[in-house]
Amino acid sequence: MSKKIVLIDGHSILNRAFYALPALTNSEGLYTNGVLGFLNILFKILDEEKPEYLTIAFDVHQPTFRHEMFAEYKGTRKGMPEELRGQVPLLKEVLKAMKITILEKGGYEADDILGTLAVKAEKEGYQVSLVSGDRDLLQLATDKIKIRIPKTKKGGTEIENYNTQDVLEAYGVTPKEFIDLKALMGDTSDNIPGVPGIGEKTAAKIIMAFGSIENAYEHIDEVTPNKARESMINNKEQAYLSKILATIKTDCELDYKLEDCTYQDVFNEDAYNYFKRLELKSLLNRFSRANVSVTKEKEKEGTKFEVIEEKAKAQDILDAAIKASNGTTIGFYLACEEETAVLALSFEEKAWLILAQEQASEENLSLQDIKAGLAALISNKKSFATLHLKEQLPFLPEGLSEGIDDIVIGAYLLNPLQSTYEYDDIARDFLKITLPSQNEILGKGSLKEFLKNKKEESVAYYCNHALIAGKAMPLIREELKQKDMEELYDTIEMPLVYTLFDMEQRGIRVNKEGLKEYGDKLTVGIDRLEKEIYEKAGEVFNINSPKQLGVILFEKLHLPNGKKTKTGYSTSAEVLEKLQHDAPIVGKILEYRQLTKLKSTYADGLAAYIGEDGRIHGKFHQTIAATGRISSTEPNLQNIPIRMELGREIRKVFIPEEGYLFLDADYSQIELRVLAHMSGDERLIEAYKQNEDIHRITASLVFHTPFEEVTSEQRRSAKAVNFGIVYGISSFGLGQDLNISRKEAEDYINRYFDTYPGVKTFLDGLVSEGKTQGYVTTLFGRKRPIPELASSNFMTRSFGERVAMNSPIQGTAADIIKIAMIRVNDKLKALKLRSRLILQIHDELLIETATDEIETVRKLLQEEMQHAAELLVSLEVDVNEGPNWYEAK
DNA sequence: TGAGTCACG
DNA sequence: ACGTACGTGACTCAC
Repeated sequence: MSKKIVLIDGHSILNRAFYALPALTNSEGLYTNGVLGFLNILFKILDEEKPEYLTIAFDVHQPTFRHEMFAEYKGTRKGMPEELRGQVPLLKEVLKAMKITILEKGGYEADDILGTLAVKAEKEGYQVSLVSGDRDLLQLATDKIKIRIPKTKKGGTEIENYNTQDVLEAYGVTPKEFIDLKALMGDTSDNIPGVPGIGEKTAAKIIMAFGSIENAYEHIDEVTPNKARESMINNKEQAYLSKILATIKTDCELDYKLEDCTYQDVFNEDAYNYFKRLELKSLLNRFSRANVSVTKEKEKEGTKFEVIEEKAKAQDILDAAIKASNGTTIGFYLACEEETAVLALSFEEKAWLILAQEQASEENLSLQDIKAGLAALISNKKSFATLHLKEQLPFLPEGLSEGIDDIVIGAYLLNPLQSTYEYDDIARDFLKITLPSQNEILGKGSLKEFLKNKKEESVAYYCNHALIAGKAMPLIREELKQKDMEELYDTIEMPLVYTLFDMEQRGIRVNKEGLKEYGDKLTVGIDRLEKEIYEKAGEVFNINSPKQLGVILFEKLHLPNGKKTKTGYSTSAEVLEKLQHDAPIVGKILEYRQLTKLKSTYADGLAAYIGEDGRIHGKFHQTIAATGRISSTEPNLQNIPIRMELGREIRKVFIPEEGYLFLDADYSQIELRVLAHMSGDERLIEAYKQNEDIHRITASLVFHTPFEEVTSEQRRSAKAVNFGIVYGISSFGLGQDLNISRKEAEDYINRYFDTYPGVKTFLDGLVSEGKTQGYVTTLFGRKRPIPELASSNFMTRSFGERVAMNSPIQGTAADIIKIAMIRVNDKLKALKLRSRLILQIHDELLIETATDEIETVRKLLQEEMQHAAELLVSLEVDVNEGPNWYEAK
């Protein structure tokens, strides 16, 4: 077996990767998509080939040899976008960290270096793999030199491989002839002029016939077609020049030895830290835990972690914490799993892990001891910081609502775009420390298991939580202050933690039998539809598979195919609705879809979450949505059907406890009212003051029609425009929604802006603000960064512009209802009412109300929601009551 | 695991 | 010319 060497064209692969992947930045704002794509391709090749030797060649940004010789052809190489430019040095650094040899030499292009090395390696008996995104290299293919061209296809990277025979088969010419082919046809991206009038087809014909440019000129009379022959005659010099330009050099003077291109220890600690910093999470699992131990990190930080199991010692630590100087932030993290409890405490650069034993004794601690200790500590009014406070509240002493900070909430406000805010994320972002993530520490094992064996890793894991919380909080608070978000944090987000906790604890009661019946009813319909569909289709297939369905509809039944989507036919409701009149099966399918959705997601889905108390305790998340909204999972209680009657019926199974009723309060068009306020547009504000149907008023103004004469069609259009404005209007999107042409949609938008000029000024202002500052802001100071606005890609940038218009509006509405939630919840509790807030659905609150408290609570809700913010237009709230959610809405 | 689809505001 | 509405989460299929 001969030795293998892999040679990679660095720029070309980076370039490919960059354009193949969507924009991706780490939390520092560094673009990383090119680097990630490059590494994916690199690893794929290393996995496949396991070569002994590896090197990556880069162009040096200087006039290159071939291009310098013919300066007149130098020039129009397309400027690299800024997002890519920065990734070149980044990639080189990463490769250096991985101890991979990089080759670059002033005066030579990467092509030439690669060509030289490939030929040299072949002579010395290596098997060569030459990896590039560029087909130019095909001229180097031989039986020993394989050209590999990665293609990013859906579902991963595929690599096309070319040896001599493959080139011949694909292009009909040998690799050597490929040079002549390219010289004849030219290549603008490489500044090869070629022969005018000769394209790919003609060039191929000529080279297949004559083998080379030289030979073609020797038999120039035989060259066909006539046009090509004449052009060749007239451009002879240019043709030969092109050939020189197209030829990759294989004789560069390089002082590199192939033997130097070995690589080893790619997955070392330096590389790990780089990957971690760039947040290339998907690649981290290639590092074995053995190489990157927790202990190393600990030593580096010089932090001592200590395990405490004795009462006396624990008391010492707690006492020391109380005595710590006033400016000290004490970090803590309390975790309980079944009978085991741990409290990690940290201050003054140290951290302790206090362990509660299952069998507490005179000397050992119980969970109660830990709780009591913590309560004493906290009542001493120092500043405390933790992570994921809401998840710890069940175990913390009751009634705390001041003095505890949650760095996760703070970090979210400072950058709401992250997907996670775990201790390692925050350590990286605020303390510049690289820590192993939970996943890396635990691997397959469970935390509990680790804890039982008092593994060093689990000690570090918990202690790091407390340590990071304590150390990061002062920095986070300082940054919040600087960015004018301290009030938002202290008066909205932190109090909301407790409100959401209350809601999760309470849950919502569900009629289990009712839900079962509802599901059974659906099943009957589904079975019936299934039969009908199979019958009309003439065969049994999986209706749930868009792929199989597409084949049936568009191939078997020959329905006019909506040609959309990448992977096949689109079978979305949007497409199917347009086909309803062509075949009865389509309507059945739509109905089937509706029923199966209700069955699987709601009837069956919700049933799985009903607890022993007959209630569903869903989770509310505060750090997910980039706009500041709350999100709901396990189950999602914010997307219970309402638009269609059949789906809406499911709300009948959401019921209050005996002796209670539901009160449901929702804001009327809160986003449009926020828009009226923020834009200050006088006519929009005036429109709201009339307290009439806003869509009708808008239609009346936009279409210059008296209010009473507005048609339902006009109103519908005006409503769609109103929505569109809030989403960040685009004529295409509006056209899609109203099923009208882009031109007509544009006309509507212009009329709208003529009607409400202040809105136009406001939205334009948001976009330019987003561009200059890099973020946009809500009325309450919440910020959303919009990196997309700096993109050179039209589509990405346009998206950024819509986000810039939408986020302050959606976000301000979110701020307002958060304020209302906190006040409603607090007030209900302060008045010692039994009624309780149980759900929030973006602009709606659901309260489980004691029947004798109905009127009190109704007023309270009205009052608190309406006055959560004082805007230039009033906030209107509709309140309804009922014995279940269906009736209350 | 990602794409497609669809439920909500 | 580009090819889309903003924000979420759950389920299913197919790789």
